[in-house]
Amino acid sequence: MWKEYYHAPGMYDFDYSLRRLSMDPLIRINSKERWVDVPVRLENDKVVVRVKAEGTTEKPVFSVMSDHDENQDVIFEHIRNIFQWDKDLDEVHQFFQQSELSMLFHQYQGTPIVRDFNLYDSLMKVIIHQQLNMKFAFTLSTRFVQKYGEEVDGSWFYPEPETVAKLNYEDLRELQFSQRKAEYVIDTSKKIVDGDLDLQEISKLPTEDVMKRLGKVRGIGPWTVENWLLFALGRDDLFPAADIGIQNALKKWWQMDKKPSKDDVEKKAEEWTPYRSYAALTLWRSIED
DNA sequence: AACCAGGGAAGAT
DNA sequence: ATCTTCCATGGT
Repeated sequence: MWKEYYHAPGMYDFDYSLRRLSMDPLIRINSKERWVDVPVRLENDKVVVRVKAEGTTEKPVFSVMSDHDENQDVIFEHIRNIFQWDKDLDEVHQFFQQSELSMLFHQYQGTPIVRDFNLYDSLMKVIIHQQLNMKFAFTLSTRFVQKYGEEVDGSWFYPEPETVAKLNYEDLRELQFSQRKAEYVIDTSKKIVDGDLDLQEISKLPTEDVMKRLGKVRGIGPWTVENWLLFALGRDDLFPAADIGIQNALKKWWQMDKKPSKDDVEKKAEEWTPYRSYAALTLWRSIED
């Protein structure tokens, strides 16, 4: 058993992150005690790591705890990466002070990008969530993981690509996947297993190249790549302009009676470069109440 | 009951 | 290249 503490350089609203993570029933969280259990894959092991808030948004301190004594440094690095504790969110806040979103950023200070726990898991989740309302989307991803994934110490690990690649479309249709969605999930997993799609390698490419490369895969369009770039890789400058949630948020703040077009949204978002991801997150957050 | 949902492929211009 | 239609399924 070990425990390690870490201080973030700027504001960091961990409690908000927990609220956001709690939308996913697969993630084990205790908002009152302010911790989340993160499933971590090691070479030959699956371990669960508890990440807990010990400070405040203004003076953020976190603890990372695990009873798995090997690879402590690797695990800690991984967690620090997922939560992006090194990112100075005060700089982001500063940037948006001269923008149209200054009020929102004042209201929602220290909103971090918390990355999904694994590149492949994230891609599967984003594909499954395409075009579905959030409630049913999480119902589907939960069924998928609880049927084909693995539970370790009360936390769920997504299935391995090898497991999914072997499934028949009917296996997922039983879980109420549409035929298309079943094809996208299984066929993409097959490509990964066959070595035709290397997410680790793609994750190192510049954003535009990731768009081109991943966008070629059947079932993966612009929205899916953008979300993967934002949530799996945690990149700073993504703005899913076609996303319904973003459009609804802007409709509200601009007091329009119709949702703004993708083009209008994209144009406005240029002002928020190079931190468009934080604009997107804060806009989502602003309509999550 | 109709319309929507944190889309995307396939077909038609 | 860009626009339109169809795909599916639960939620409100």
